Amino acid sequence: MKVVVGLSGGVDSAVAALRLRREGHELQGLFMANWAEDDAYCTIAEDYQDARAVCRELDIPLHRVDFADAYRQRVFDYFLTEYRAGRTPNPDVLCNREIKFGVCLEHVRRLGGERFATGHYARRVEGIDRVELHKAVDLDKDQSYFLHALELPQLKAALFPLGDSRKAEVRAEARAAGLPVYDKPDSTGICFIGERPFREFLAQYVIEKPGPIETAEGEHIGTHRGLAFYTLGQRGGLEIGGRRGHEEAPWYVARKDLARNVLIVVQGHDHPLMQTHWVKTGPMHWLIDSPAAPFSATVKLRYRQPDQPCRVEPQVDGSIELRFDAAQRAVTPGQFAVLYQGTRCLGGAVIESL
RNA sequence: UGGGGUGUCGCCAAGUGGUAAGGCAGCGGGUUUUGAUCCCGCCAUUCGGAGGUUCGAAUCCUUCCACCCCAG
Repeated sequence: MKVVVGLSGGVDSAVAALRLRREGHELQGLFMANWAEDDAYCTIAEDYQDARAVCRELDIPLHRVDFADAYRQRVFDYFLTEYRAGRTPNPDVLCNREIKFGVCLEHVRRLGGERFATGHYARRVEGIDRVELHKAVDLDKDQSYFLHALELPQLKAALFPLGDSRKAEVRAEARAAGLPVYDKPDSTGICFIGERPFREFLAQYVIEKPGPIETAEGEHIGTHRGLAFYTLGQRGGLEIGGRRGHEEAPWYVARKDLARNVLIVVQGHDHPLMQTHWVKTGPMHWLIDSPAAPFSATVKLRYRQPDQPCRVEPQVDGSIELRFDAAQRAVTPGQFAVLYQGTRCLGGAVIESL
């Protein structure tokens, strides 16, 4: 089979390529440069060199493509719009749908590829009537959350060679095969933007708009830089020290009052004002036939959250409502609610309100 | 200016003669392909200043300074 593998310069995609090579596929590598900036945090240059080294080792060709414009238009603009609206987006969900399995997949087709493989930890399962998205075997690394927004044709074209493996095995395999990136640290941070100080990064694009920080009772307790720079449930960065008459517990962001430009904070990690038992979403993206009746499932309200049992109630407008037995802490509009039944991902939707 | 009170890390705050708790904030690191959360580590040779008593003081004495009350 003609397969194109997306190579990031990291271990995971390198091992994905290694496995496909061993399986005898007609393989080509593809390196995406999706962020056009060359500062101290930008590792594209060295990542590309690493990808090249891997391809040399595997003896496969490597193409390099630049999707910086598309990334900016289809992911980054959304990212900024959401933040400016006081929400907390997850750009990597869009990056997968719009870039990796969007414009990049189109490019793969132009290269003659039948399948596009990546180093994601997730499983693509051929079901009876359609392709299914499942969690990775290594639940600690599972990235199905980030892939839930794919359309079925996109998923159909995907290949996730690492879905059945554990991270430790992948590293060991890279080492055994002599891949030069075998001990390269895992990367984190926003896809393609990297591990830079987040608040400062955002401040380059979002205008600061200071305002008061208040307690739930309306006591003025500090000053914020702009509601966009905080997210619900956040502790760090509030710069609220000890206060006479208050307990010795840290403060957390509980609400954003957009109308008054006030950040409302509460004390204690599990303060009731941060708890909710239900969530309403935007339009639901189903990976199954859209159900009409309520049903039980589990959901992740943010990446890496343990599965939360819930009742799913489909709405006539295409959104869903979720009800929980256990209170959910700091549910955040802009993040995605992704549904599962067992290992299977049912789809997801953006969280609108609580 | 009289009378009273208080001054300990950026903030809150223990400690009243035996050689500076703790919390918050902050900083650094870990976890993490979002943002958070979480975990670990660091963070006052010094107690408003200056003298004095004492083997030894943040703790006692003297004095000065600052702030806060009540008088006015």
